[in-house]
Amino acid sequence: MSSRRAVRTKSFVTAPAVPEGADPGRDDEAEFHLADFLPYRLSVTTNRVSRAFAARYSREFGISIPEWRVMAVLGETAPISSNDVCEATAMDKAKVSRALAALLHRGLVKKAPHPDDQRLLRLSLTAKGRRVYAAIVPRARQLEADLMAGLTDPERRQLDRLLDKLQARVVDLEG
Amino acid sequence: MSSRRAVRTKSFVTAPAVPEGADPGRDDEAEFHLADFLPYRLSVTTNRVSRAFAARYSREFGISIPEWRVMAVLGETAPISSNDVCEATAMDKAKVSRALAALLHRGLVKKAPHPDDQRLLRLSLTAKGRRVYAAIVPRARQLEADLMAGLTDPERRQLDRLLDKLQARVVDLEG
DNA sequence: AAAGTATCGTTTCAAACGAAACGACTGTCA
DNA sequence: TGACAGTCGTTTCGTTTGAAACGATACTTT
Repeated sequence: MSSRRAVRTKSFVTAPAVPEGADPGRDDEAEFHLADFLPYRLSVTTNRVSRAFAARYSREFGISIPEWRVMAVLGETAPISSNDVCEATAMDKAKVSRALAALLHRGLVKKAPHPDDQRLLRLSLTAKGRRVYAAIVPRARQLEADLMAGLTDPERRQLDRLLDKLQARVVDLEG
Repeated sequence: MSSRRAVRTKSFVTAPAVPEGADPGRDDEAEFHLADFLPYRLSVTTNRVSRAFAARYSREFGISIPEWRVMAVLGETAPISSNDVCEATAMDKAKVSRALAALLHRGLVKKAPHPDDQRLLRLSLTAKGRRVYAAIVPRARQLEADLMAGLTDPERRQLDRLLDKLQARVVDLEG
């Protein structure tokens, strides 16, 4: 349950076993190990997942993750406003605006003014966008399945639950 | 187990219940819900955690997360090279170099040339750096505890295990 | 109806990022 | 020894990021 770092690639061993400032006599405080620190582990794992997925989306569909997220929500529900997209994708409005600009440019998404409120957009996928969406969804599911391949079904449900709980806590922490 | 999004703040309801292109007759493919997509959920939760922690570190210690990571490993083990810091923090060398520049500037870290290999640095915390480190570590532990407050002990161990498994899978996926 | 306030989506700006180029140094091999 | 390839850490370059400013539209209050 202590040091998680087992592998040591090559690299000169410049370090003694004990930190400089440590006092070997008194061991009152347990040492801190970044490798066991949950926020760190969460961040490293997640960033690797994101990079791996981004690389696939980019290579196979020429699309970024923000763009994919926008298409995903427009595939679920349309037409909706940019603000709705923000909520559904957990991205800020600048990011959404930029993703939309790219998708509009590529003809995957169309926008129209909202008849009752000229501030709002009515965003939806084009026919072409729906075709691309139909191609990406199964691929995304496949990648997710690959990622989860090492987990049993109960483990997946558990992971889901744990993320929910963390999510709930962090909302508090933010405030 | 379906739609995770329960709250709907205000926002005009511009959307019909069913996507534009859907064919209500044939329901052969299950709909895709971004909110249930694990990579998405992982990313959103983790980014929130990171932002919350970054805000605390910044406010309370005037330090960024990359800087905190560097200090954390130098507090564990010193002196080590910049490359070793890269490995231990999972950051690329440019990021480490910039974090080090800031820490050196603030006098929290010192660097010396390695006697046997002039390419390497011997990095370690200064006395001041050790004092700051000693102050941050308990705070970081506290924040971690706050984050995990909703989880039981077995749940924490489980989360740890699940992250390990994901980590192992994604290393494959990257290659 | 005029003035003041709030919301929507875009754009601007400075900071942070990763990839790649780079100079400095080391090890290898002829 | 001298060329060559490899490694280390910094810097440069173009991109991406979020915060804030912005113009446009809608709502509220008098």
